[in-house]
Amino acid sequence: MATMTDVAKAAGVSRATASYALRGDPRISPATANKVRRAAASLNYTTNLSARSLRSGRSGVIGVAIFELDKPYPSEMSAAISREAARHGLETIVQQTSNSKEREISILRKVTSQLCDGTIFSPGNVSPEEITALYGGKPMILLDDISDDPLFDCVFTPCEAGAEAAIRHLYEVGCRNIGVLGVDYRILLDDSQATSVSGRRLAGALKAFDDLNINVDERNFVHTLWDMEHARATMHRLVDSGRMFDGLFCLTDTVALGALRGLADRGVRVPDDMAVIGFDGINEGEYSIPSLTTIETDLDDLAKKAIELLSFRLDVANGDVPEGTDLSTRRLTADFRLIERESTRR
Amino acid sequence: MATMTDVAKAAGVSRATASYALRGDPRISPATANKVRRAAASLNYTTNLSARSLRSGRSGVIGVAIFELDKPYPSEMSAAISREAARHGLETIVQQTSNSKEREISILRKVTSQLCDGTIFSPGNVSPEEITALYGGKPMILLDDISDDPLFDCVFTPCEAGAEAAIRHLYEVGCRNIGVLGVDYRILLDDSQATSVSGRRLAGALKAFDDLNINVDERNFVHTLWDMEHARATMHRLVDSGRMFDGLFCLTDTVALGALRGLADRGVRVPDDMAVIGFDGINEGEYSIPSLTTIETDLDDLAKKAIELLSFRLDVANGDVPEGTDLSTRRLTADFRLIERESTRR
DNA sequence: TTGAAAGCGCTAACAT
DNA sequence: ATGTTAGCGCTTTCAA
Repeated sequence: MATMTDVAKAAGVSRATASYALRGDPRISPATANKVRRAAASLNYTTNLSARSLRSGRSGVIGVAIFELDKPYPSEMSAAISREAARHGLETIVQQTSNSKEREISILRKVTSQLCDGTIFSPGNVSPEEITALYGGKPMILLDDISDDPLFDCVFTPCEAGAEAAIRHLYEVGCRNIGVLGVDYRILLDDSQATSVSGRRLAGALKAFDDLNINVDERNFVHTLWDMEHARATMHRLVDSGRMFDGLFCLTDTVALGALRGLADRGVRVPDDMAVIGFDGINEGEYSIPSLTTIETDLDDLAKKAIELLSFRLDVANGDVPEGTDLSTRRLTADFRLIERESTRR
Repeated sequence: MATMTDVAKAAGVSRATASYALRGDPRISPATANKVRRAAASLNYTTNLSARSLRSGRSGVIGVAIFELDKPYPSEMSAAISREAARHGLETIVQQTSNSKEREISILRKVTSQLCDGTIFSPGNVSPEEITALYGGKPMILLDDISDDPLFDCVFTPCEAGAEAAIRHLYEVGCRNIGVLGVDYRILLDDSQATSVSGRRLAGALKAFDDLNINVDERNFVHTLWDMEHARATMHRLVDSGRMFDGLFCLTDTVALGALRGLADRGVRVPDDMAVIGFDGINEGEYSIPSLTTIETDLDDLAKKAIELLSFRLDVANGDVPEGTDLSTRRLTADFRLIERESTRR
């Protein structure tokens, strides 16, 4: 592998000049710059990222750390962030935390805070306070931070407004006995859960019930883990117990797809017997039978906002920001839209 | 951030001793090693990966580069590799090539060959010869390399055997007029495509047709892009054109799920009118309506084989391998199994 | 068993 | 406009 020294030698200039030239520093004359670029190209030169990063503290790489790579929503989100970062000239590396605190810590300490100029992190088991001890002072953007003390910039999914829209939609298509699947009603009693994704989606749903004068009690809220298998089994139990709703708001699309399958297993027709709406907008929902009405989180918007926040912090870290710029943490919320499909069409 | 120097100072030893101690070198006395470890812990010390990597050429991080992060199959595969790597004490970073040659090159040059000790790469548009020029001499394992000249170790998906099993299964459930969806029959004419994933799945299907004495011609092979949208539209056109099969082998599960939806749109009942089988074994296939019979690639086995090959090359690079070990490139094939579900149950 | 010292490849302050 | 030089944090000979 050719080094900067090789390039400098081939171009007949000093290492410093070669370095400046390759990074487009205006101090280098166009003629020299060209000479250097040609030399670099002919030697198939690439800057050694470790060396650059060690010396300058910058690598041009950002990290994304999410729960699971093999679930539709987080993987679509990572892909969107990765695309948006590329538009800003940033390489993205993705890691899965596997929902384990140990893995989160390991990723934060070993990779993210070391190789990456900044990180977009979906915290699961690690508190912002703990992150502070691990992140090495590098820019960090949180996804759906649940702490109320904003230590880091954060992008939120549109939980409240989205959940509210979901319930309203079910109401508009005629549902009056609406169930909510995927949340334990008791989290309302736990303050620390109130700002979690479940908590905020539940809050949005409750607000809609209230506005629409629909009476609900804990029996309208059915707990299940957020995967297809549990959602399916939960619907089996629900139907077998004789409890029925005419509309069902599932806290995620994955839950909704599992529920659809569980209802089909028991001969409950969707949307005729029960209208079903999900949340997230994963690709699969468009092709399920019936296709899934959902609250789609605008992942391109979410990615844009996350990268915008991160870019700003990167600029701050590089000193590329005018004196007196407001540096206080910011919290943005991604857009959403209701996508009406067959599962609520009636 | 605490450095090695800080740790050494706090422990009252030299930097070298501290370095040895932290990496468990037996030359350091247990007492000293303990002292150093305590100092490191209290300072919340982490080795600087850039520095380690620059000096020793090793980082403990491996790279995975795949087509798309937001498609079920590649993302499940990345997750499996990531899990398996963790079992070997390796951190994994994942990047998406977005099926673009430019991105593949950029990833290989900028990140993978720099930060990573080795790479597991699913090549799309870049030839093994081109990889050679880019990969910086670091260990590289290919996934489904299509070149016949094995420059790199490779793990294959079980295309031929899997496709053969798929056709046989359709035959066993009574299908005699079997279509294959997702492959252009003309690729048989193009030698360079013969060893591609499509080419090998097609070859397996043809072998089964031959063994079973089923006559097929080009009309049995229907081309479509490998996504749900195109598969669905293709099925619409097929049904509308009056062409029908009693069994359909879809080259991927994504294609199969799109086909299922397209058939439902046209009132074709699965499995009664047409039995459908996919290939890959993505999670969604278990919950679709009807659930999808498929040839499941054993991703844990694939991951195990890929990491095994990579670990071996890593050991070779570190000189941890006895004199005279066979260093020739190896090519392994992942296991598969037939999962019978509703889409062929009749 | 431990320490001193060199240097991986690069960037940036300083000098020319 | 270009060159000289120091040093980022670590590992690894070599010497003690």
